[in-house]
Amino acid sequence: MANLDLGTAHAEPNHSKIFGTADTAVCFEQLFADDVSLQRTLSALQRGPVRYYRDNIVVFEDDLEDYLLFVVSGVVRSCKTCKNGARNIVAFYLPGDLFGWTAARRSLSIEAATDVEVLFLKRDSLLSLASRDGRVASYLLSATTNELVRCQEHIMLMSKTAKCRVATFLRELWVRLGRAKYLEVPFSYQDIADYLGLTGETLSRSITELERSGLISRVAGRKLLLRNHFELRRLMR
Amino acid sequence: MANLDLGTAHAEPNHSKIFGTADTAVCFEQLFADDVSLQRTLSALQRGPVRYYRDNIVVFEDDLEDYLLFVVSGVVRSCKTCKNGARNIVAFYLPGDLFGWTAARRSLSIEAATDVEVLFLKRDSLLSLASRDGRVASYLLSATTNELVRCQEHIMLMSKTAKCRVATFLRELWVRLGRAKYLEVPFSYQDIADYLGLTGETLSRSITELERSGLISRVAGRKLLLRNHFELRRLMR
DNA sequence: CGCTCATTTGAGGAACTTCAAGGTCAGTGG
DNA sequence: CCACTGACCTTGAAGTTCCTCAAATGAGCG
Repeated sequence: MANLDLGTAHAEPNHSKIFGTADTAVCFEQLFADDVSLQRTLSALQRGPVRYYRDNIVVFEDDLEDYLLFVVSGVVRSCKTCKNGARNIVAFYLPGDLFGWTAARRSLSIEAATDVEVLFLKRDSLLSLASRDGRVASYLLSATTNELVRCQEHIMLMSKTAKCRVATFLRELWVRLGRAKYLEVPFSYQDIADYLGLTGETLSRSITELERSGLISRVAGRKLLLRNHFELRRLMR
Repeated sequence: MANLDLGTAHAEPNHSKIFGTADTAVCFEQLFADDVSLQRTLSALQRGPVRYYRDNIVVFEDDLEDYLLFVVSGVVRSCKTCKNGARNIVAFYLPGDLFGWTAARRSLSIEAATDVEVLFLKRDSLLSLASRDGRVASYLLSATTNELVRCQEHIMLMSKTAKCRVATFLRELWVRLGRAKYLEVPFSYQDIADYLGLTGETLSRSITELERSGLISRVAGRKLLLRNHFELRRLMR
């Protein structure tokens, strides 16, 4: 547990943005809002929230031995960078996501894709709690199968064309972020490219093409409007 | 549970090969060889083994509601075929693998990549058993995280070059099959291509290249010899 | 041996990457 | 208020990798 001194935030004070807007922050205990005593138990086995600024490392390679991570606000990426500089992003974790079952075995590093707040949860404690409380158990199970499902979709996505990958990603992100009117992509386009196995240039060109065909439009910066969901969904197949 | 009448094998008698050679067949209860009463419990909640011949469908799309699958012998593939005919193989399951947590939610079909024998295990029964027996629980957990780890590696593999994908796949398969002297690929090259997101032609060319560089050689049919593990591993990065 | 189907090989084209340059935007300092 | 800066995104042109289509070869089976 080299870099896990939970008392201190590893973030450095070189950003001005305020952390986690209220409407995206998620509290772990709140998932079990109807049971105060369970909430108290859960509070006891969590550490944090710990804050990290964008691009800082939350967990380096496989240094996370005994903890699961819960995203309170912001976006976390799980990724691997090769010696040649190429980077693969395996997953993005959004507020409310619990993950980290595989961290102990894979040399994936966990990084802040935006400014984030994360909770560290003792794996063993959570497991033994789960064996006593069915709600916790089924929550853990569904969190894991959710992740597995997303992984499988990610795999299938990687053998489609660039345009299809981008359309699918944007729509999925829009859904995961709560189907707001506009899709405000919270992380860099390079992150998306690395997630989709494309170059930044190809990503940019694909977005341009989607815009030219009228499926989306750029509102401002990374703020997009998904115009034609029907055609987007058709592209995704 | 449309097509799950467990009493009958869905295989059709158009193959001559004998099912599952003794040395690859794995019994589910045997995983808990030191506890006869647990073994008896496990036997009670399983149905099968059910036999399927190569290319037959074990579970169509999301018809598997309440069961997990355990591979006794042979290789099972989890895949999706698009309307345009393109097929994605998300995973291969080998003897000893337990899977199916996501089957209820994804429209992935489960098919026999070789002649296979599979067990059907009641999901709920296994879960409630797990809540009473820690060994079962930790087995389920490790089976699931294993699958998740493989999924993540699969994702990262998909953004590498064809040659790297093939080298990695062959070596991994060799490891999963027990590091025998020869790698006898048990399923078709088209299956590998669909798993790796390549065409059959590109796969074939990659194998030819690997052979020309002396990293592997074709012994007979799909029987390969991995000659230079050091260089293979170097290619995998 | 002769069938069939899987695999291999070749040639040409499409998709994506690479390299290089230009544009945009927010923050910074005059 | 406006130029300056650096990070990020966009665009263009050339090069590579992989795919598509077509044909040949080879392996397995009756």
